[in-house]
Formats: sequence, C-alpha cells, structure tokens
Amino acid sequence: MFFDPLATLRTHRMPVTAQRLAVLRAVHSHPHATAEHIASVATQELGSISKQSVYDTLATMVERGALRKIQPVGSVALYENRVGDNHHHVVCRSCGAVGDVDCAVGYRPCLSASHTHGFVIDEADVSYWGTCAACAKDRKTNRKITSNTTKTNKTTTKKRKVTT
Amino acid sequence: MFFDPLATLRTHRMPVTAQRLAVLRAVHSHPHATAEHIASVATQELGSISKQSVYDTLATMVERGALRKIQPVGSVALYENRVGDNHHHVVCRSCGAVGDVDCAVGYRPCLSASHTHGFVIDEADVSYWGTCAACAKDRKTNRKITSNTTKTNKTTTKKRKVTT
DNA sequence: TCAGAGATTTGGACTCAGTCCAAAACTCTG
DNA sequence: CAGAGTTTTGGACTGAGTCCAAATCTCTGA
Repeated sequence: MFFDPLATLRTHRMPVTAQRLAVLRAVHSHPHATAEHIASVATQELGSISKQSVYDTLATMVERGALRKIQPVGSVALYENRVGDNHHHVVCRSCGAVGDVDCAVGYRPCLSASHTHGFVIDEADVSYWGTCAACAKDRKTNRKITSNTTKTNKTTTKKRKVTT
Repeated sequence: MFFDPLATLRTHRMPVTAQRLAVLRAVHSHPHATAEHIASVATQELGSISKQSVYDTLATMVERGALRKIQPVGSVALYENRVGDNHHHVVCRSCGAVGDVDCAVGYRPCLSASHTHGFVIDEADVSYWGTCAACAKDRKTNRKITSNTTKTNKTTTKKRKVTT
C-alpha cells in the first residue's frame, strides 16, 4: 500500500507544511517509533524541527484518526500509521519489541460486553505479551514464561528493537 | 473476598514492614489508583513514607504477581490487587475513569494467535474505550463517539474519577 | 498574483512520573 | 539476641510531554 503524506494532510483538511510531511514520512518508515525517534528522523530530513511541532502533528493526526498511538505498560508512547484495520500488538517482555498482529477473532473482537458499569464501549484495544524470537533464543533454559519474568520496566528503555 | 496484606507478604516471602502493609492496604481500598495517590493514602496512615518505598513495593508486588499494573494510553500507571482472574478494563475517553470488565469470552480471550512474528504469546491484555455514564449524560448532543472526541490526553490529568 | 486571516512553528521554561544512589534503619534467621 | 541481608530514606536526577507568546507560514478570496 502506497503511503502519501500529502494526501493524508489534504484528506484531513490540514495545512500542508514541511514539518508535517516529514513527521508523517518518519512514522511511515518507522512503525512503532517513539516521538523522540520520529523527531530525530524528521530533523535529519529537514535540518531542524521543534519538539513541539512533532508532538503537535502526532497528536493532531491521532485525533483525526490518521495515526494511532499505542502505549504498552512500561513503555513510552509509540505511533503507527496503520489505522482502521483493527489490528493488535504483541510486545516482548524482555526487550520491548513490538509487532503487529492481525485480529484473529474478526472485526471488532471482544466487543461483546458493550454496556458495563454504565460505560458505552466503542473500541477494544488488545495487547499481547510474550517473548520475541530473538529473546526466546537467548534463554532456552527456562522455557516457561511466568509473570516474574517481567523485568520489562527496566529493560524497556535500554534497547528497543522495532520490528515490522 | 477478604484481603490480608500480611498474608500476601508472607505468601510471597517478603519481609513484613509497615510501609509495605500500608501500600497494600491503600491499593486494596483504592482500586485503579495512581502511585502518587497510593503514596498519599499510605502517608496518611503512617505519617510518612518515601516515594521510593511506594514505587519499590508496587514494582516488587507486580513482579511477583500480587498486584497488577495497568496503563491506559495517555494515563499514568494504575495499580490494582485483583489478579489472576483475567479481567479487563474499560476507560472513559473524556474523564479517564476506569472500571473492571469481566472477561466476556471466557478464560484467556483472544489468545488464538499464539505464534506471530516469531513471538510466543502468553498473555492478552484488553482495554475497552468508551464513555462513562456521567460523561455520557453531560453531552447528550453528539451521541456518536468518534475518534476525534479523543481529547483524553488533556482532560485525563485534570480530573480522575476512579470507579470500582 | 497578492493581502489578510487564521493556523502552525518555534524555543525555552516548566511539570511531573519515575529512577538512581549510598547511608541509615529495619526484619528475619539461626 | 546478634549478624547478615534486605528495605527505607531523601535528595538529586532523568526524560517524556506540556505550556505559552511571539514569529512565521499556508491557504482562501478578490
């Protein structure tokens, strides 16, 4: 699927600026990237861009549904441009890598409980937790992943591998 | 179900301290509370407790599976002591209120896709998004909740109602 | 093509959740 | 009850994200 940042801006009735284009391109070429990472990619492209512009563009696009913001527990916010297909994410407990998972249940999964506690529910957001291939290989010893393997908080910030 | 913080510590082989007991009691009496809120409740009980002790206790308990840490997008981390029953959460887009939702699909929902991208998945974590009763009442005008109603980031920090 | 209105960008200060560290205090075992 | 080992303290620090007002830019309508 071809991604056209210009068209995206036009579609959402947003003034076209070099900053916005750069941010959108950065998100597209680096799925599941942090705001900081996106900023650095955009900076590389433009020479300079303010942090505020990056955050503003991302927030606006998320608001209009052109980007999606995800935030696994213990991680900072990540952005992606694959929207509207109701896919989910799988996160590696030990290195924080994120992968896409097509919805296994069909359109709008788990949306059965639509009136609980007086809440009107309109969206379900699923995160899968597990171990990525690389990390699984690193420790063949204890094969059963239990909850006390959750050293995620500490390691997450250290290295982040972003898979597509 | 009776909640015994002392037993919890004993079960997990952790030294019993007044600080830990206070933190556990605070989590129990305030489900879905922030670390800061828990700290203030514990402070009220003890006279004083360091921020570090609160974070440390929470992190340790999460690690050992005695507490659960959740973090809806745009919110800080919340803690709860209801673990092991695979329930999910529903979050109000406009005020950030959090409620519990019993798993509608049965034990371990949505866990069908268990080998994707080489990930070995062991847990699914579902967040529902919608509008709580109070907020729905506040704006009967536009009844359809679309994604551009997501002013969550701004309002979340402002007021947080914690429902049970 | 150009002017003006309105939206965007800038940058610097700021907030606030969460972490780090070493010394002091405590808990539990034997 | 003493000693080993763990926990707590508090203060400095980090880093993501926000706020604000001035300067700059985009797009519309003439």
